[in-house]
Amino acid sequence: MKNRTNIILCSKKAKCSSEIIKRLSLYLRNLKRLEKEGVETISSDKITQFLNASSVQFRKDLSYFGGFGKPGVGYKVKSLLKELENILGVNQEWDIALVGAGRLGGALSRFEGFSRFNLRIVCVFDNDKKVIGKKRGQLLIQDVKDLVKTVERKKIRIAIIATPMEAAQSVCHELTKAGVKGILNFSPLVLKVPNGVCVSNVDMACELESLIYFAKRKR
Amino acid sequence: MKNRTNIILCSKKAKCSSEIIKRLSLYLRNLKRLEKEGVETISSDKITQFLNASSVQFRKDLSYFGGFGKPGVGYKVKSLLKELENILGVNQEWDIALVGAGRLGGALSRFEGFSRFNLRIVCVFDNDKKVIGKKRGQLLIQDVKDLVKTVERKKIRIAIIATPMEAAQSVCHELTKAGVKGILNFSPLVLKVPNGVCVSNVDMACELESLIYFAKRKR
DNA sequence: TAGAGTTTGTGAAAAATAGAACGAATATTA
DNA sequence: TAATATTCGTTCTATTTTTCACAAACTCTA
Repeated sequence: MKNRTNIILCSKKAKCSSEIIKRLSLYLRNLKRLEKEGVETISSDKITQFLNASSVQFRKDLSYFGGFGKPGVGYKVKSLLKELENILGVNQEWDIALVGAGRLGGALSRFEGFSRFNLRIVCVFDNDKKVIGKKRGQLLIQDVKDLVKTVERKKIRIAIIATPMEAAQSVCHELTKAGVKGILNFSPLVLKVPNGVCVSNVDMACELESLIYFAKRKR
Repeated sequence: MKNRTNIILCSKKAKCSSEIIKRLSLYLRNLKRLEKEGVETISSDKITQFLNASSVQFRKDLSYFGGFGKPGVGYKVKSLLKELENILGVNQEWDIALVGAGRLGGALSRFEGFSRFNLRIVCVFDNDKKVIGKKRGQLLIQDVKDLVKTVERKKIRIAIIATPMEAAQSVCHELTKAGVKGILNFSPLVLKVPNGVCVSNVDMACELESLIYFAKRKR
């Protein structure tokens, strides 16, 4: 379930997991908030106060990429923010392709939250003749047959798969063929991808059903 | 990041984590598919072939709740399916509360996927005077001030937080005060909850940003 | 019924992840 | 300047999770 395969080289140590990267993203968001509030310096203790991560974890996560803090002082909010943006690569805009304009896809394409993180859904695909050609927000829903062509032309590297389980693998294949390097997979299927492609799985059904389980047995 | 706090008693062993429960949900979905296809018996090897879990993990996960398989044979699809439905509690209807009627909240309340899991959004809350009193689908958007009262009265155990980050923790506090035991959290904040409450985080921005990181350095 | 071939369930080992402890670096105060 | 208080970065330790390995249970065939 957990993605133990996404192990890559960092600057100092041998490898770092995708869990660390996700936490970096979380830290980044909090730094942005702090910057807005005018905070200039922050300690690992303070910044993790509202996160579930410990201050040790924070320092350790950062240490994979270098020492950004000063003992006795903490971290400069602005410069750490820039460092994290660089590490994550979020200081540039990224275009995303969305495949699947069904219920979930619809919810996602209407969710403008992405733009806050420099992410922009620039095209939507489906295989259902009934929805192809219709508008989904600002975007025209395109035939999934044009996927490779469009994704190649727009040089899209990141895609979201929000199709039914059955279609997921073939869509995934098309996407990677077109040069996509990162896939956010909402289907419960485990996608087979060529080397160099990274898949992140979000399975809402699993999340919901696990909640039910816990809700059931507590009084 | 990972939820190590949600440890609960199982039938046989001392404790089992929420990761296990999520995998059970995954297994359940695949069993349903197999049942549809007319498959009567399945081995742990075969069922995990297309999942992100090993056959050992499958057997061990199940073993927390009992031995459902037969050596030399495998598992009866139909009966294991029933067992899992029972364990997870998905064979009954569950009412859920949605907090946050903004963009994401709006998309979620329109997302009919929930009903597939016997989940029904029965009330929507917001703190914005401009939307309170308006309709969101079939439901009237209520003032978040009435949250505790309503959730208590309706005996709601599961809630979705789709508020901005700033409001998430206080909403979470109110929800748990009112008796909610499971929270699906769409805000990037990691929520602090009392013992016995389970939080599932869906942070798409986080997932996407980690993808960017990996996509960035592959050519 | 005997023997070969599967497949389960689980204790033990390995790997991954998180947490504690502490020296070293910096700031502050008297 | 010296003493004290912070806070980082890292090593060492503990915990959790996953994988390995194998006995026991079962089927099937002759």
